[in-house]
Amino acid sequence: MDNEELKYCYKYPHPSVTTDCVIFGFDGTRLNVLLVQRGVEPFKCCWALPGGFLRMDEDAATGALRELREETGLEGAYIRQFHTFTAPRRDPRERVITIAYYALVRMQEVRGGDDAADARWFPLDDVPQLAFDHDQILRRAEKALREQIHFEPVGFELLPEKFTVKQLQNLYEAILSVRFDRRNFYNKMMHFEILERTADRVNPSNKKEAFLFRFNEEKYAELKQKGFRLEF
Amino acid sequence: MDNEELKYCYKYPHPSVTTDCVIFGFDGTRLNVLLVQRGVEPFKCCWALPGGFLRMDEDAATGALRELREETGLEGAYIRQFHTFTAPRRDPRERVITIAYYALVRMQEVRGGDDAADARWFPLDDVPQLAFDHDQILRRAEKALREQIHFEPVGFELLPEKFTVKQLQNLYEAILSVRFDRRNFYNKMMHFEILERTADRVNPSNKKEAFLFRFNEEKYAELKQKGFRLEF
DNA sequence: TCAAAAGTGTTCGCTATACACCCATGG
DNA sequence: CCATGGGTGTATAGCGAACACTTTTGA
Repeated sequence: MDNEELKYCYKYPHPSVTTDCVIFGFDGTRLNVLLVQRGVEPFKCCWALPGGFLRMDEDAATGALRELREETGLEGAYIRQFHTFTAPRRDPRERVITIAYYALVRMQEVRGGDDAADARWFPLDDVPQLAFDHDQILRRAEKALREQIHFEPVGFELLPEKFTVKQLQNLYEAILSVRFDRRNFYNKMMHFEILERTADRVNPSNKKEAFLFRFNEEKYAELKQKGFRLEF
Repeated sequence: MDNEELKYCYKYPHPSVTTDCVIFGFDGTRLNVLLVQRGVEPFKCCWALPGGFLRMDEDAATGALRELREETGLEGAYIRQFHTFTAPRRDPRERVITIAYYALVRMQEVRGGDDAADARWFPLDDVPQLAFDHDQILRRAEKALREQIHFEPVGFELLPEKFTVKQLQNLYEAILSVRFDRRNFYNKMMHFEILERTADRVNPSNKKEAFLFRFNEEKYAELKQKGFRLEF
């Protein structure tokens, strides 16, 4: 390395700081995660979470959103910081601290997610070997999402604007790894009154047409005010 | 500053990384937090959360435990990472990233917590002005603790080994800012069977003697296995 | 006309809540 | 003997899990 280039000097050693992003998407049945293939050593050609170094003038959330935009073309997606990874030797080159976020995006709106050579969606139960400690980061992101969904209706970030109750149920089942009775789930959602029925219908399989619903944020905010919690 | 001392050089600027610790204690009625008075500028004499720079050979949890030990003398207390603070100008001197933990300790066991000149317990609703963005860190720690207590029986870390049901109720009420019916809380706890009654009794006020209980971890682990969750 | 999926309603058991009651203790 | 707080029991309402029934559509 060229010594001329090492112009940032400190009295004590400083770690590098990166933001990595676990980007979740939902295909109607399963949860997916967007991975990129590394082009350089170490772990060259290995799949990894998108991420990069934090710039000195941006906070971590801004950095995560920047990474997300670069990878998916999406602006202002829902992101949430869930853990910071600090094991001293997690990167073989140097000490790296990684502030990890997860992002909830609509797969349909992601550009280049499946045609770009270096980025691909993987179902959560079929993820390849990952670089560094990214498998741990991914598992922890799943756990954090599972816990968050007990307090906030984040699932809607993963669905298109209009969706069927069946799709919503599939999503909750995928995140929580449980099964609900179709009719009880339907009734419960109707009872909450946080879904707004649109005039549109859709025919997902070739059977009876299903109504499309929209998430009613105002109604939810109102209920939340009164101490309501979305439980599962 | 002496240039000779600046021997750690990098191609790109690196932030400093610290771990700060929100140390919670419970006095039987209210939640308290342990603060230290700063001896140096900036914010000299201001109260602040204990913390310090992360060493290059330790991970963040180890660093937080080290800070905790230095401040309270406690070994192996319960700690949990809850957020990393990254605003570019949160420290006026240089860019500092702070990985924040909260710790749950028994106030009785803390050495130097109230006689040391530079460290003191403050009730959560009577905290003085804090240095840097430590008020935000504190508020966020409270929120994280509130949410965690829905999933794990962390409250017991704050109580002495033996405690009355009344004390346990006070703790839950303090953390969640709610009121429970005394008798329902008692029945519910007895029904869970995660409290083990000891032979000892105590006379907190000068009225009837109350049984002392102990948290039964085995029983809890067993119930948790079966999908049980401690709800409030 | 049959299978599959959507939408609606009903029953039953559990649990959270509200609250009554007795006991022990100190003043 | 009375006020205060601890320990136990009970009734009721509401919610969740299980499940029956009807409707719509494509093959």
